[in-house]
Amino acid sequence: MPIESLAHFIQQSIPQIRFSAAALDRICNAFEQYDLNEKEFLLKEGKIGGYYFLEEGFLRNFIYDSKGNEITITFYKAQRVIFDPSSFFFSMPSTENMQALTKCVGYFSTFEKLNDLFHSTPEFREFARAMIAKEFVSFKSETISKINKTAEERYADLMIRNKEIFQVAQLKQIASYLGITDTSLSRIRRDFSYKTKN
Amino acid sequence: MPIESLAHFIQQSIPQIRFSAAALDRICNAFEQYDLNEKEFLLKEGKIGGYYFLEEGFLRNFIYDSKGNEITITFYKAQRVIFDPSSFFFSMPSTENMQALTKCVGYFSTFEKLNDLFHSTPEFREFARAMIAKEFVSFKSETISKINKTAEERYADLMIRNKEIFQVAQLKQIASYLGITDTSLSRIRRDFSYKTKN
DNA sequence: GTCGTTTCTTGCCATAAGACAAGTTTTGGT
DNA sequence: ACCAAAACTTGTCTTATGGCAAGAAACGAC
Repeated sequence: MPIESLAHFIQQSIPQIRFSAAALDRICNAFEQYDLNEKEFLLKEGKIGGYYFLEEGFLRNFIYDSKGNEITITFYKAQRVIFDPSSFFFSMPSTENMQALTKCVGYFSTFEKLNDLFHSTPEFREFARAMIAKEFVSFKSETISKINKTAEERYADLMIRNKEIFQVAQLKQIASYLGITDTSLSRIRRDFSYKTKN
Repeated sequence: MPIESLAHFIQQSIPQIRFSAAALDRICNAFEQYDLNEKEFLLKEGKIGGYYFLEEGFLRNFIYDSKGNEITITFYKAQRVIFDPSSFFFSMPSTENMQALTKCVGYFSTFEKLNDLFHSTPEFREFARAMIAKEFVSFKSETISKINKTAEERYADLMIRNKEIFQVAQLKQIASYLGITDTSLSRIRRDFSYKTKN
């Protein structure tokens, strides 16, 4: 039997295409379940990354800068795929860390298995292409949307886009995502709540 | 006959796979030539973007920020593919402008044609996937490499990575790429040449 | 070759955000 | 429930970069 939530996610990502039950089955069978407790890693720097579907929970993707500080690159929430393209597609040791912010459950697969599907199953090709394109587009637009904005504007944007993150991530993790120090974020948050109050 | 430089570029991008002459031929036949004079546009905001191979020349990709300033997102030099993923893959009006910095020549194709190849030609699938993954990876690593760097460091990085750009792009175009004003870039360049001299 | 326009440089002052350090609050382990 | 460690807040001072404006240099059309 296919993994219901994964099958549903895949089908609903490209509604223009009707997946045959057989194709969905083949795709889901390439995946296995994983679960993580808070602070556990889905992927650690130096390892070869897989392809992950996050069914439930929150994760963050971070790297270390030249001074050894953790820099959050992206926050992930449920119902999406997660992969480090450089590591997954080119089998290179990842430079990224994917760490659970909360308990997480989902499904994962490997390049080998998915590459077979990519060549054998037209529906999966469409799905896979849609996913990488979507990831690329959203990373790009997130990056672009931060340009020429003050820290306060970037903070406000994140509040709108992903309020839940403030419940599950630490100040420092969010600050590094916004490109500021935790000190500055603390001040911004204070000034912001003054404004919002009255 | 296949377009030599394009065929060569495609083959050499994924040396692990030997392209059959027939496959290369089919791929190249999906492309047509374009050429641009300085300042002409390969793609304008609002249009649906294609898939472009840049054989010779320099281009830049820019958007307008909320105040109407041009912000350079990427500089392109010869021997690479160019596409706006959101527009090309999802047939959406592009939000980006691709403008020639010098005379340019290359080849272009459409989603329709390449999508057919994507499903019919395993070698092209590999190529197409490699290209989008590579673009994604390089955009991501460029973005990440700018984090926690001073404007001067970002300038120095660009000098190393793409010195030719300083010959073909304007100060303001480079400044917006570096995330600073043309005024600041002018000063950085001055201070930098002092340092380098002695 | 000249003139007007665009691009680049420089000076002066303003400001957003960082660095560092001292406090306060929250959290988690026993 | 208590204590230590971690997370967060706040104050003071510094600094990188921006804004604006004036001048210099380069470019392009005639």
